[in-house]
Amino acid sequence: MKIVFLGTPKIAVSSLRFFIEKQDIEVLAVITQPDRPSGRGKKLTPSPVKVLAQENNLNVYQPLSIKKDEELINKLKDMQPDVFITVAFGQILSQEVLNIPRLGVINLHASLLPKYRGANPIQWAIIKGDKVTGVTAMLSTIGVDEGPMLVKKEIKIDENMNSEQLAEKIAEMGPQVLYDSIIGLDNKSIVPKPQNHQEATHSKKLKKDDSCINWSEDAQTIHNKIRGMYPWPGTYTLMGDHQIKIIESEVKNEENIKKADPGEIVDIIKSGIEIATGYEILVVKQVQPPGKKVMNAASWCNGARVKVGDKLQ
RNA sequence: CGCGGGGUGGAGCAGUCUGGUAGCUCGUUGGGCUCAUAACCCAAAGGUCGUCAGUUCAAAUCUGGCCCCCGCAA
Repeated sequence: MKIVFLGTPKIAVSSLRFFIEKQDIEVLAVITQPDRPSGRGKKLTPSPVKVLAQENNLNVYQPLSIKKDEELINKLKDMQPDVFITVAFGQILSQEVLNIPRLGVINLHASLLPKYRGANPIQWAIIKGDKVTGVTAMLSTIGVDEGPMLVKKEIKIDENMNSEQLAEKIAEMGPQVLYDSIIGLDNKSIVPKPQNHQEATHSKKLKKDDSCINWSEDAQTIHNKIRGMYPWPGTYTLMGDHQIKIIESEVKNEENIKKADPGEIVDIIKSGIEIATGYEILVVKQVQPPGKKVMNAASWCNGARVKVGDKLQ
């Protein structure tokens, strides 16, 4: 089976590694986003997928837009691939590209389609407070995430799980789901099943603008936001002029008896600081002030002279 | 050369401008109080101030080099 792998971020790496190691799969080429300036000092940084591909001496292509890169499209046609695999590639394919491989393009999407089509499906599942999400392997069509489904697999979301942890689990189960769909599609044991478009939901790309905590929401909603947006774009609250990143939290199922205002610190204990919200108490366990490392919330209070009764905005 | 913060007992910080006794909030250990405690009271231990060199009678503090950590932005 000859494949071309299209992917960019870390979550795609485990799938590429799986295919490289799998004997009956041959990776003809890897396509990923161009290197981008990133990090301190705006150094040009290759994508995680590119790094792995180069370590294994694979052909790497980094088109600005794969739709418009005639030369690359012709090369791909010449390779006569059986199938394309896309995992968080980050570019939209054209019909011409979709037509290149014999079996079509299989995309791995980190949600139970048709739920959370679009960007950041893992994060949104947590932010919305879902107890279960999953991955779906589907045949790509022109409409984004609208194609017929091949294999779907569920995964439980634990109470305090954050997006990083969930993404890791999803990255682990991705390869097998993809492999099963390739084989199943090839030997026709799997019949592509159209999505129910009536039930489709669409998730927006998360932005930094969304990362400020609104303490008048209820504790559970805030907690879901904190763990869903970790590690990116993260959430923060204001203490005076300082943006304090919130790393980890926990809901305390206890009503706000003292009738403290939302954002007010009602208690400081070893495991964290208890903060009043619109409903119930949120325990913030780990924070990160600007320029500092992640630290226990209680430690932060010690050093920054934060006291019970202080208010976060 | 994108902008910026930081490295001080186990943790988080102050002290650095204006050199001269190692400070604060916790934690730890011992003792006390208590029916009891993660609460309270008393006491103790624990630091070559990131590193190398320079200036000085004297450097956490001033000067120069190096190492390491992090926030913003992308």
